[in-house]
Amino acid sequence: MDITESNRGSKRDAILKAAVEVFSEKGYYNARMEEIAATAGAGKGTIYEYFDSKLKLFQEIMETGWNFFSRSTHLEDLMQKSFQEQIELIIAEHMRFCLEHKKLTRVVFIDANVIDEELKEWVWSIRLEKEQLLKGLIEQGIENGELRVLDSGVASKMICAIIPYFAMQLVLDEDNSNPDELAREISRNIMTGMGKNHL
Amino acid sequence: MDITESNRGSKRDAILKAAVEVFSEKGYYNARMEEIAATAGAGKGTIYEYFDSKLKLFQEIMETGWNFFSRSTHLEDLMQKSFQEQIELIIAEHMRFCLEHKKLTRVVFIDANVIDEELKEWVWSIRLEKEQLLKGLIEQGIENGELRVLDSGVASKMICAIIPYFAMQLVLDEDNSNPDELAREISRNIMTGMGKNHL
Amino acid sequence: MDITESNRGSKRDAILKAAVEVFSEKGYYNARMEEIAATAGAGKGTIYEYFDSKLKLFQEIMETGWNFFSRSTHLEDLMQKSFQEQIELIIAEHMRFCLEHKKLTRVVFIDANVIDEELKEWVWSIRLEKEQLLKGLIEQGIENGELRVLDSGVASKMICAIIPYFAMQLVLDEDNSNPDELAREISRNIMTGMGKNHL
Amino acid sequence: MDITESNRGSKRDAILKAAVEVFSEKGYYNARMEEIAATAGAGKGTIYEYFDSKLKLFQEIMETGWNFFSRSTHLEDLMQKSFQEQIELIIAEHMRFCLEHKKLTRVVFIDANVIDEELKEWVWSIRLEKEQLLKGLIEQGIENGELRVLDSGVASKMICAIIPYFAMQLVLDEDNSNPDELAREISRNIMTGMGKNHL
DNA sequence: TATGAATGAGACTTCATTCAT
DNA sequence: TATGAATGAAGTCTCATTCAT
Repeated sequence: MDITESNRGSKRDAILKAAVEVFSEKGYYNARMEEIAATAGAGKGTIYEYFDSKLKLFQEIMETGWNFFSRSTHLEDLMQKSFQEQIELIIAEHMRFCLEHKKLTRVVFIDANVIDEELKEWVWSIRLEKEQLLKGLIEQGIENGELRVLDSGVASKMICAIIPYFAMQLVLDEDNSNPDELAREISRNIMTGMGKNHL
Repeated sequence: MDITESNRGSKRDAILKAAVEVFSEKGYYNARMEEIAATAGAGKGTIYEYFDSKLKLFQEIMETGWNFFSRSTHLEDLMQKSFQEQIELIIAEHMRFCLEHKKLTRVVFIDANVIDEELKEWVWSIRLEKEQLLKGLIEQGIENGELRVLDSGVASKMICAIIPYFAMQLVLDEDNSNPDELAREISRNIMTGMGKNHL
Repeated sequence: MDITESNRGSKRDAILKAAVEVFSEKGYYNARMEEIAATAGAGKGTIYEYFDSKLKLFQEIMETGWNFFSRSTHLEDLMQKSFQEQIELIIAEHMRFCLEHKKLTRVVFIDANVIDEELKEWVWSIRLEKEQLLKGLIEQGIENGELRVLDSGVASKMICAIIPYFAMQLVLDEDNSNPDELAREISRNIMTGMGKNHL
Repeated sequence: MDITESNRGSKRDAILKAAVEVFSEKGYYNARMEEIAATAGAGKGTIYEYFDSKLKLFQEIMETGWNFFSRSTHLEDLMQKSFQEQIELIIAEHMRFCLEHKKLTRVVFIDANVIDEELKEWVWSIRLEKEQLLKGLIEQGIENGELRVLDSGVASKMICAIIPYFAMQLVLDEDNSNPDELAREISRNIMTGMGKNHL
């Protein structure tokens, strides 16, 4: 009746927000559509005006989430920098972004593998994409002479493994390091290695 | 009296095996007790002779699995070796073990976070234990002068992130590298770093 | 908008009515939720919109029933009367009420003891309440000089035993006496005793 | 193997005893065959060597119980006595008997109505028998001139209502009166009535 | 005779989804 | 567009009973 909440799509957004809230709290299977509706201040039926099913709602969140994460790394900023700077930037921005969107992060990273086949494959494809991006940067670094000659596939996977691991710990409050310092320490380890005296 | 395969506990084992099968295929929530029973060649009720509930059955698998994984790293073998050898051994053994128990690996690593609070905390405690073990090895390496002075907490987490990531890829047939070569490449990257010419 | 029978709570009432029907026919343990639902013209799940569980549904019927029975005895009407009139009125009203609600009576009196501990204690407390009420009336009668001096506890229990026994027989069609005549005969026996010539 | 427990039917008796124990504690529907077996110190399967089913086992207990109760009233002792003495004796013996067999009493009186149709009818027939017996005694008393002229059907039912009510209270420890005094008080009320000054 | 591992019918309950309003 | 009462498929779990030993 009011004109206040008649923003286009406001209800849809409220539902998405509520879904992130509930999914992150309960996980996909323990999340109840009714609770999402209640959290969104909507009726149970209303969700189905905007989303075909629970799974579709979840998928939309996942996709939105991954796009967010992707966009959080501003590729254009990377071009001019050294590999170490690139990697540090990617890590730091990822950490910061996850901290700003803790709940979304939990949903995206915890439930990603557990749902259905379709979703699982899609998640893997995204993961592969990330690996490819990093692989490209690494190969560029090797060409530049900044990196030594190594297996870029293995190297990119190592980095792809490390980033979400620390992100999860930050998000789950298991680790309250400063993201920037963390990113510096990690990228230093990646570049320099842990060993002493190699020449 | 016979020497048939009706040894004591054979049914229980069959159920556990079937459960690993089904859980790894479908995930915890999509696994149906009836399918587990059928896979085990048992009746629905038989499962409940040995396990109180679906969750308890799952927990037993998880614990068995983690214990397997833990025992797969033979600490006594590590003592006499250099850090690089230690880390390479840990990684290689972990990879080999996961490959030998692909389905169990999937269950343990994929569904670990999705179940109930109790289980989640237990999984985190195991994870922490692993980090502590590695942290200890790293600090020992620093004292030895084999490793440079670095934040052992961050370093151990990096390694703890890398190991299961590659294990999952091997297990999911996304990567069919040779585990030993993989372990060597990874441990070299960890020790030497990716960068060139640091002295 | 219509004046159909879809009044608020109509479904709930239908379920309660169906539950009385089925419980009285089959008893608590042999009553199946599905049959109650079908009898109510509702889906299986609908019952759970209104009642948490089978037991809760049963408890609600029991409580409603006992309250009915309690209210069936109009205490205000008793005050001005002699004890014999009081007792006759109580019995007669109880009988009439049970005959009007045969199925509810069966549920309340037959299944009362068989369910869970909580319910059992509650039923006993109601029973005790009845005994107390009658004990009060009896003691009043003794003070009035209408009754002889006797153990009011024993006397009240005797009456509390008699009432439901006859009620059950009426309700189960084992006895088709007229309730009012029955009440008169019973109360006469109670007052006068069965013996001859005591003075 | 031993000769000790090879008494004929000892196992059967143990099962019956255990069944009374468990039925009286849990009620028919909450009693588990497994618990009965365990209580009897027998295997689950052994029960079925002696009883066709849970229901049959229960029925046997009921019948045994009722026969006990019936035999507990020694009719031959009644013949020579006055009605008041007869009724007092019946009540007192019933009370004493119930107190001696508390568990059996609980089974017989609490669960009697709640099982299946067959059993229910049988129980009602027993009840009717009791009523007939008392009716006979009453009519004899009327003929003797010991009792006033009254509806012997109603009178016998009143007594049949009173006896088990007090028995239950004694057995459930709700009332710890002395059975003999209780019987005297009850029979006096029955004979003399509660009212004063009738001549 | 005695056993208890195995069974599976059947019960309760959940919850995503529909649809009349 | 928004709702929430109603639904019923589907899941977990129980427990009397069977049967090979």
